[in-house]
Amino acid sequence: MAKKLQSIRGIHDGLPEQVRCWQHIEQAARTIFERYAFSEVRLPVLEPTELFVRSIGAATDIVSKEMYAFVDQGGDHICLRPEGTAGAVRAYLQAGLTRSGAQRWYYMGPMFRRERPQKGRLRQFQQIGLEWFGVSGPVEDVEVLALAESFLKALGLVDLRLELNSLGCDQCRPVYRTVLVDFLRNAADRLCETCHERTEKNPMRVLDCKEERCQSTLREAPEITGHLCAACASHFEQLKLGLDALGIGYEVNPRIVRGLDYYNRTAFEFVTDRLGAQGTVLAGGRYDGLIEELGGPATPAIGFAAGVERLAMLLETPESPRPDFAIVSLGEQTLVWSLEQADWLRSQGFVVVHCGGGGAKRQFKLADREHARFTAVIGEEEMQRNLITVKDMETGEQRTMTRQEVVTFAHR
RNA sequence: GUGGAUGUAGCUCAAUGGUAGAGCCCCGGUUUGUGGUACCGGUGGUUGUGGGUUCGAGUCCCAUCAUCCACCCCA
Repeated sequence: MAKKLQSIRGIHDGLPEQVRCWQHIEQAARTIFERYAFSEVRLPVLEPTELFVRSIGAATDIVSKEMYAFVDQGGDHICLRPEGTAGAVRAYLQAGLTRSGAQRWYYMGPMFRRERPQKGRLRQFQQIGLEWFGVSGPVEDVEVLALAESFLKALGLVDLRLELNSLGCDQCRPVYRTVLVDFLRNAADRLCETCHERTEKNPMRVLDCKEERCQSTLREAPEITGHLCAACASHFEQLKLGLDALGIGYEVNPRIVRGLDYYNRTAFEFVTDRLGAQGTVLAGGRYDGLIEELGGPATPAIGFAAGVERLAMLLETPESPRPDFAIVSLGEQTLVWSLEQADWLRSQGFVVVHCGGGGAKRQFKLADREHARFTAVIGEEEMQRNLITVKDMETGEQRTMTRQEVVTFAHR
């Protein structure tokens, strides 16, 4: 079948079954986040291209080749947001909230990256993001992790792994970087081609290499956690103490590197191995330099983003809602009255579908397919006597009763 | 951006280069107000699209698009 009109590659529709699952996830996020006193914000999908160049970093893949960026009719350079943090910071600054104390925000919505689609990766995908401005941690870092964990737990996801790292700060990261690059250059003959490139471009990424050969060499590589400055080391220690106290399990993984330039200190990922190559389901960290970078006062902050579609893949799709009543109307005379009864039952709080009249057999078939709990059979006899015949679709029993009886009968 | 696999009915899939089929779903029927089972019948396809080879292409070749998976990268 030739589909002449198709959605854009990697951009998929959310059909009812899918959306039910998303709503379940969003519902859990709202409940848990608000329990930590975070407030929802709704931010633009279109932003000035410049925003992401200055925040995420011009050299990152996201900015250099994955952004949907274009010039609009007025000559403005705009793009579809590839992530949420930069826009949130922009909004925070634009609203002049830098002197209003810490801000606790969360949001959910679509993000866009023009990548090659694969499992767990789409060009338009949804993130649930959370940002906490004006707090330096480590107490808040612990709380963010605790919040993230209870969110995932609320979804029934208990088999996720929390990987934790510290990326250091302006003081210690450059020092570590030179140590690492030295090591990598010395070991260059035992590393693969892409590792050579990454040594120059983004040395911490080398540690992530999937080549067996490289990994055995990299076992001796210096780790960031051994090169943190006193302040970062203490921050990291207190974070771990807090997690231990709350009974939150984690593994320190010195290899995790957040993809975007603005991260420092605490970095974390909740990972599953049930999702193929895209196992990261929720990830984030601290970005103490970003707000200043975008023109605000030096303000520490921490946040994370969760991939809704990835979470959805780990969950059972919830059952479709079952109507309480399917209205079966028999005989043309009863049609109007049956519509009134449908309306009335809805006003009593029931979910009601009308089977549209016509043959009895057809209507019962419809009622069956909708998985209605009851059918309300309305024929001339019922209409005359102001009664409704209610059939229990599971047991097959049916009884004629007054309209008030129907309500109490169905409500038990 | 690179590599591999796959595109036939709404869905899942058949069809030694020789007239495109099945199951499920959907619609209708098996005596006039009763579903889920059974039986009968029916709708439904320019074989993803465009070229090429051939007397003849769903089948072979090329291109293109899409999906899936992996790399890169990331939620």
